[in-house]
Amino acid sequence: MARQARTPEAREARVKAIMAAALDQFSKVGFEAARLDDIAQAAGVAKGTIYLYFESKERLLEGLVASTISAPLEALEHSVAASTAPASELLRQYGAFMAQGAQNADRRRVMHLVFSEGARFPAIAQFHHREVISRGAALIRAIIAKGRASGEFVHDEPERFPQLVIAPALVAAVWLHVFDPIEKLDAPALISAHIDMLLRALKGG
Amino acid sequence: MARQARTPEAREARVKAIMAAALDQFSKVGFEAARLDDIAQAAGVAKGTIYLYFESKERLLEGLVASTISAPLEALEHSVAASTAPASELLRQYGAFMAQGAQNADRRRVMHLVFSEGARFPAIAQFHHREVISRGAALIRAIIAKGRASGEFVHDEPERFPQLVIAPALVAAVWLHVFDPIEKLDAPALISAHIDMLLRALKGG
DNA sequence: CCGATAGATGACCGCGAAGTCATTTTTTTG
DNA sequence: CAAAAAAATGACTTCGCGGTCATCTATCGG
Repeated sequence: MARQARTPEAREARVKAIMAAALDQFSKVGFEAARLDDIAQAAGVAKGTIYLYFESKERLLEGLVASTISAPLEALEHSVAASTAPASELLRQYGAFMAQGAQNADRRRVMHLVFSEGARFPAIAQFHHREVISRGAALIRAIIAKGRASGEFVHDEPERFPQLVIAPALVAAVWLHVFDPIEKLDAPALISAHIDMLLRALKGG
Repeated sequence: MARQARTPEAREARVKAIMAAALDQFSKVGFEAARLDDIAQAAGVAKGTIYLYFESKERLLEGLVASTISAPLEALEHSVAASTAPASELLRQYGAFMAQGAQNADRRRVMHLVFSEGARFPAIAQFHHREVISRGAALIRAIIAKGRASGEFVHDEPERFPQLVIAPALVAAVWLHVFDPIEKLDAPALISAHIDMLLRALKGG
């Protein structure tokens, strides 16, 4: 078998290949049922090689979730902090962000993994909560607060429950994994309709 | 060990005990990681006994999900069909139904099981879709259509996407399983706030 | 060009769990 | 009450997978 040069880039590429193959398998059959042999084969390495980079199957799962750094979320945070646009526009941007997430199979798969296995692996639940959920919630609260300060919004439910804003994105992630063969779902249209209702509800008397 | 009399009731009680223990384990550690020995012990039977009632671990999962007949949903269907109350009142009833579901650990656990394992076990995804999701969706569509016919509601997003109504209930089920140790969630308050927003959004100009 | 070192490999080991079945216990029946 | 039938048991078998490590290969320093 042809071997790679041992540059740092090759090392990184190998780690990425392993994590990509692992996400594939974990997502397809679940963490427990996934076999390291299959992951190794899909990544184009021997099983032993995985253990040069990850000390156990569980750490592979954790590393995989932790490597999903939410660059798009960070971009949105900066955009919102810098923007002078009305809050309703910022909320639409947030909707677009969620719609993009719903279209991205890898992001959906990581979300679904966290929801499926998070109770058993506190490390991934905590990481996801800290890096994704709490940041998303803070962003939502900031947008709603801004809209209320400017008089654009007259209600505040999502400030108390930011989950009300992201709920349809979670539904989309679950639905596309579990029920899509039975009934298709147009996730961006779902999220768009949700944002429309949200804006009316926040403005409405 | 004391043995049970072999009446039909005892047989049924035994099946129920097995399924209850199985739900407990499946929900706690996941289907793959759950051990039949533990389920048997928790149910107070020997492992072999499980195979007198279920032909495999997988069939036990399927039987368990299928046995969760949604009596409350049926009651709500009848209530809505018979009621002359305004649509907004029916939607509040639907919210109360979801809040009850969110408070019931067994219903939450079955939902979470379906969302976690449904992709791997089409039988449970199909059953849940047919018996719970499609019926819930039909109910939502009927309520919205009634409200629009009477002029109470002037918007129709949930008729196209009934998921917009149930999304927070799904969020609550997932949250209570995965993130509750990290951040508590008052599920009934979440759902109540959601229904408030929903009604404003449906009525609002 | 040749050790030496770090990286990669995959055959192998041990364990643990799904599923089986000979045996034991309980119930039924004549 | 005895014998036959049915139900329940749990020790045992089988097998698949996580994890290990002796061996092999590629790179590099001198």
